[in-house]
Amino acid sequence: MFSLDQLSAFVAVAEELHFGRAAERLNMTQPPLSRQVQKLERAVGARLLERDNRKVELTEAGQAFLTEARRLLALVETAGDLARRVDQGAAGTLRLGFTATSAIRTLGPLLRRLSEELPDVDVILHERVTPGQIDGLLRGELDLGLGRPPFDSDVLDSRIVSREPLCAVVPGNHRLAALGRPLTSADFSGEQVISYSPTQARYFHELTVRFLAESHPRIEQRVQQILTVILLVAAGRGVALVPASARHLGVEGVTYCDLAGPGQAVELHAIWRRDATSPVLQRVLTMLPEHH
Amino acid sequence: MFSLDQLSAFVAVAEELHFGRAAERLNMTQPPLSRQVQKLERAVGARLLERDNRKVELTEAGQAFLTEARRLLALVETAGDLARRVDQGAAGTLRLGFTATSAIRTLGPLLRRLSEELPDVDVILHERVTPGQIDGLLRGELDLGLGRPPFDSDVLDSRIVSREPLCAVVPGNHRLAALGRPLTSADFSGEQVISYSPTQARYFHELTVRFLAESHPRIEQRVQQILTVILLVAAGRGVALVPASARHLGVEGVTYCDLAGPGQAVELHAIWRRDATSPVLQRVLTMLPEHH
DNA sequence: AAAACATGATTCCCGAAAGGTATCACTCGA
DNA sequence: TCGAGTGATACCTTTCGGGAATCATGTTTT
Repeated sequence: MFSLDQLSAFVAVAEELHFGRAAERLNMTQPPLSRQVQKLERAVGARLLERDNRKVELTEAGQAFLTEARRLLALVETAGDLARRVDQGAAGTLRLGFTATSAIRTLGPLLRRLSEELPDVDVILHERVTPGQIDGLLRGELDLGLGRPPFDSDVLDSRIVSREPLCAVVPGNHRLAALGRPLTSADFSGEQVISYSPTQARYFHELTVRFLAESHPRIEQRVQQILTVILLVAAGRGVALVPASARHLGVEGVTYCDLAGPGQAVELHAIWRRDATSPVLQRVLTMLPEHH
Repeated sequence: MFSLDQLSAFVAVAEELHFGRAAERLNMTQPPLSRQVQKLERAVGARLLERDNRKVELTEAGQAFLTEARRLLALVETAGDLARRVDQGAAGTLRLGFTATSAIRTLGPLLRRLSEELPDVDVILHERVTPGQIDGLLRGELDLGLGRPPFDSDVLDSRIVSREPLCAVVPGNHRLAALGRPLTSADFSGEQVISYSPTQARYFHELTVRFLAESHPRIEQRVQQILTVILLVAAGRGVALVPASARHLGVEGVTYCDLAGPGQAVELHAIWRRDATSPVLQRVLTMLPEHH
């Protein structure tokens, strides 16, 4: 089999049609260049250059081989580049889990930054509730999740990506909508409150329960998705607590009210396996917005 | 820059996921193999294999690089093959000149054989009268011609490809058509004879003149192409001499008559430059039908 | 016609690089 | 704790590639 140096030698001679000049271009002297070309011809099994003491020209086989040689050398360049880019996380695949809520304000900008800064990274999106993301991460189906606590911090590492206040959402014609001031826990006494699944949306479930702990609302509905909650509110089935970014969902017929007291922060975490090695993941982690 | 040997080494290890077995497959021992892989990684600038004392596995960069490496090695194989095939004339381009007449019986079978036996040879066809072919051969525009004598045998080499009798073509209602016997030169006395251009179809011109030397026909029309001649005959403009294969042209309203006496042979020659080096040409020449 | 020149091939030498043997360092299972 | 298995390292030998000088041959110049 021939070597890449022999290919470069041949290409140089084929382009210069002169051994001396080709040798100069290759920063070597003419004799070893002649030998390399001879070796290449022996390896290929065909005469590639017709040469006498006066001129050098390509044979037909040489013409055909020159094309292939150029392609090969080009591929050599790009092969290394590709591997380096993958190594540095600038190319590859990121399987990203996200909750419907995280998509409202966080996912869009993140995807935009990714496609700008790492255009060769393919992002595969999986919409899942947080437990589903954790499951996916542990099974190796996901590289990164955007979800809510809690999660096992022995195996999973995480970082807060966004933090926003909790707010109340009430029907547009509801008495709470008319108060015009931040709502307290007591305001919810006797209200029909729509809350969250303790298993599939545990985080919002606990936030809701904690905020309303001192009042005595009636909690009947327990759903998983923020959007479902708001649609139920719009349908007059009760009131609910949602993250502030839900205002941007654009559901008609509901009013959003601030909550009084120390801000109940809703945190969104980026979550990944502590032992993950994916270069793309490492690279993306450096791009995540920092909150505290 | 890395070497092809290093690529092969990497591919072997990546496939075996075991240095020892990979080394065995490459007919070498494990230590130099380890070194080659290390060198490759340094050359590429990325870790390609994650290895400890217990297992070997591909990194993401290694996965990407493996694909490129395989493609590269495949190209190495095909590049050599291609050059060899071109060298042996099994691939490449043949610029083939031919006369309209040669197309009747010779060109078709030749092209069929070429596409069967040398499917990677592209044949570019140029229909030209013989002097045009000779010109093309000398200018380097053609590799091979199918034409008639004479031509300069110092520069051009040739071989007879087909030999066929001359015959007469007469209008279907002509008195000569009714004779029912081979025609002699004398039969043409007083006939209007259509002949050929002394420059552009010199061969047929001379054949006609020679055959009719002893009679006294009237020769007025002088054309280049056999088909034109026959169409003129069909139109009643006279009689003419054509090669026997012209019967297969399927022109209506004419009758073909054998000629008496020693067969006037019409020869078709393959013609090429004596100094031609094209491997395709050399290969095609070995495939040409042999006549004498 | 002879001499000078140009060009690729050949020869010989040296140093760099590759392969082999022996051994080390480390992990895992008995 | 020890032995088996695995990749890395050290050291030696061999091979291979590059450089200087020279050759062979054909072209140009004088």
